[in-house]
Amino acid sequence: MAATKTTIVDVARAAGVSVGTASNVLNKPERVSPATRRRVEQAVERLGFVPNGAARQLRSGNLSAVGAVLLDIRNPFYTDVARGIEDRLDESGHALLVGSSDGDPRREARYLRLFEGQGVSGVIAASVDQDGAVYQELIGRGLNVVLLESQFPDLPISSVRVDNQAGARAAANHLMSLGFKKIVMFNGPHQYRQCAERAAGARQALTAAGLGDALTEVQVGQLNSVGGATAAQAWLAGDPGPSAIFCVNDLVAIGVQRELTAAGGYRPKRFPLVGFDDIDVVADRAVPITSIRQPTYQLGRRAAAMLESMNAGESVEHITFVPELVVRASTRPT
Amino acid sequence: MAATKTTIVDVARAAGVSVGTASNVLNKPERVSPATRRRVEQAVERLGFVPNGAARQLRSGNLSAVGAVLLDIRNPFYTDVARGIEDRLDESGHALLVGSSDGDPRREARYLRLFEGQGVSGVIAASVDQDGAVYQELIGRGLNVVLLESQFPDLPISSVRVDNQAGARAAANHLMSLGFKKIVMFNGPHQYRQCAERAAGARQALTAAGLGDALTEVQVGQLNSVGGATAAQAWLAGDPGPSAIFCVNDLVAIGVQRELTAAGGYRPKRFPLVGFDDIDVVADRAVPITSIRQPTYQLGRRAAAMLESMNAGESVEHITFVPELVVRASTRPT
DNA sequence: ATGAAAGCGCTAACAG
DNA sequence: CTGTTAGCGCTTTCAT
Repeated sequence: MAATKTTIVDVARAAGVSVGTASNVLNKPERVSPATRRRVEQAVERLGFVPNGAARQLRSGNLSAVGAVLLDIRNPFYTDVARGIEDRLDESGHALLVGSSDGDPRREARYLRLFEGQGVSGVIAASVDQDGAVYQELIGRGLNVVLLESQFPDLPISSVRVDNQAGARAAANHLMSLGFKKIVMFNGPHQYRQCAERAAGARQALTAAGLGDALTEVQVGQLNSVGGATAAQAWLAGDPGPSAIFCVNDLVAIGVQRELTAAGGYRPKRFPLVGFDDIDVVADRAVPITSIRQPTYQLGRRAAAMLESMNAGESVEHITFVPELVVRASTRPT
Repeated sequence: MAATKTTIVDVARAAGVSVGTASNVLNKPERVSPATRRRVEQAVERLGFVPNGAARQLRSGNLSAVGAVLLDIRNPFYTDVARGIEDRLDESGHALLVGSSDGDPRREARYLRLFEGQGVSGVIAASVDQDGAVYQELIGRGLNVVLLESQFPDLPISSVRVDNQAGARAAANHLMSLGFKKIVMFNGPHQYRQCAERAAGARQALTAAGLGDALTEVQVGQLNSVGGATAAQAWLAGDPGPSAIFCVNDLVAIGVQRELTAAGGYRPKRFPLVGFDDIDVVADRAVPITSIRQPTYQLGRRAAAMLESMNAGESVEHITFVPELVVRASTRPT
């Protein structure tokens, strides 16, 4: 049924030139005389020729696409990062392959493998892998990798990240400035680098203030609003008094706030609340949530940019952005 | 520097078998004796061999990935759809390539071309193309396509969508039930099918109620909260009285509500507000927004599932989901 | 400026 | 069950 695929051979024949020439008008038009070029272009147009990327790639070595493994594409934070990557890639004609690992190292590895096999020209990954063995292999095979929000100290892999500890310290200090001497942190498992680092940052601030170990962690299952709400519900059952709350990310913070509201009206004075990421929606809630702002979109752009410069032979580098506290009503006692 | 890529030839040699056999243990293990299989598998492991997808694809004809062109991956609606697609694809070992057209038909076409060239096994697209010429070509060349939220009546292309007119009618009827005889609709350009259809639906309801043409459209630039807020600001400058407001999507509704709130306190009684899509966050705002719920995730899953069944030779079909009104405080006068 | 020819790494016949 | 071989469609020397 379907028309046999038009190949460059058909185009060449239709234009009365050799395939080499046809290929040249596609890739190095300046080497072809205007007249022939025109003829070939018309043939391309008329036949609806679309070059077969696989063949091109097989011959020339790499795909004009990069792969990204993110934690959860439904989290606005990652969507924004993805958009930053995509926009930067777009400028150089690369496409983006995405996969969500959902925090599962095996899913992460599967995507990496798929991407590699597909011949992507590079990979950007928010890794949840423990030892980075997979990445060691990848770079061993010559693939360019940029780590996002993650890092393997002993591996020569460039990374783009935010200083989680600094952000968490800012959050904790802010909470202490409100007069609280203890902090409850809704946090995910410490296998996630962000979770571990943000907890560590909060601890540092507490310790520096001479408050020893005044950080209590409440485990959340999923790092989203449902996870936050569920954890908050259980926590509230223990009838805690007024508490300063720090959430590992804004989605969790939203869930916690939602639950607190449901349980009888949320008041900043009783439960000052700080999130992390500063995603759009937190600014715009009934009680807007104080958060730690990351240059999300830039994170993506820079990661993509680094990947490109690696192809140009740059050396390994680590970019760390410094996040910023954005104070809102959730920590302004009324 | 980097180790020369390991190919199947290396593996075959290391295992002391022919490439054909090596290929077979990768693709049709049952045809190989357990002993040889083992030897080959060990070689694969030891050498860190990752099959070159391009070569495989070139030879076997298609890539185990599908491409999706969406309007804007930052819109939670599309993220959810994407997740539905991804999850379904995942079940059959396919990956997902995404691109955001941003409503630009040329960007849309560029992505399609890229995907096709890459040899994807199918395409899912939320098209903003006017005549569908690109798609005609695509299917002419034998590529499987499923349209999302769009349709070209004269082209034999399967689609998955929601009945926008029905949804808009429900919204308008609901607004009228509150006693309003005119509706202000914050809408995007009618080139977007959703925009045109949702406006048409609202008009139908108004007309059916004998209210003639009581729909006023306020143009929004971008179909997101910034677009909504900006348009609302200009609109408010005209000092409109109490108005029933219908927004083409929830993001716009959020922006409008935000602006109304900023301009002196938003009151449902004065400005009853209905959005569309029922994205997560609308339920959870200071004044939760009434919306039209779409089976978002399912939309994606079904689209992906249809693509697979097309490969199995199914015929063209159109799936239309019926959306559902979800009433919240933004239309409950206080 | 153009053509001819050699593969890129793999799978799919086809032999044996 | 295993080996041999012929390409998939393209880019790239190398001639001309």
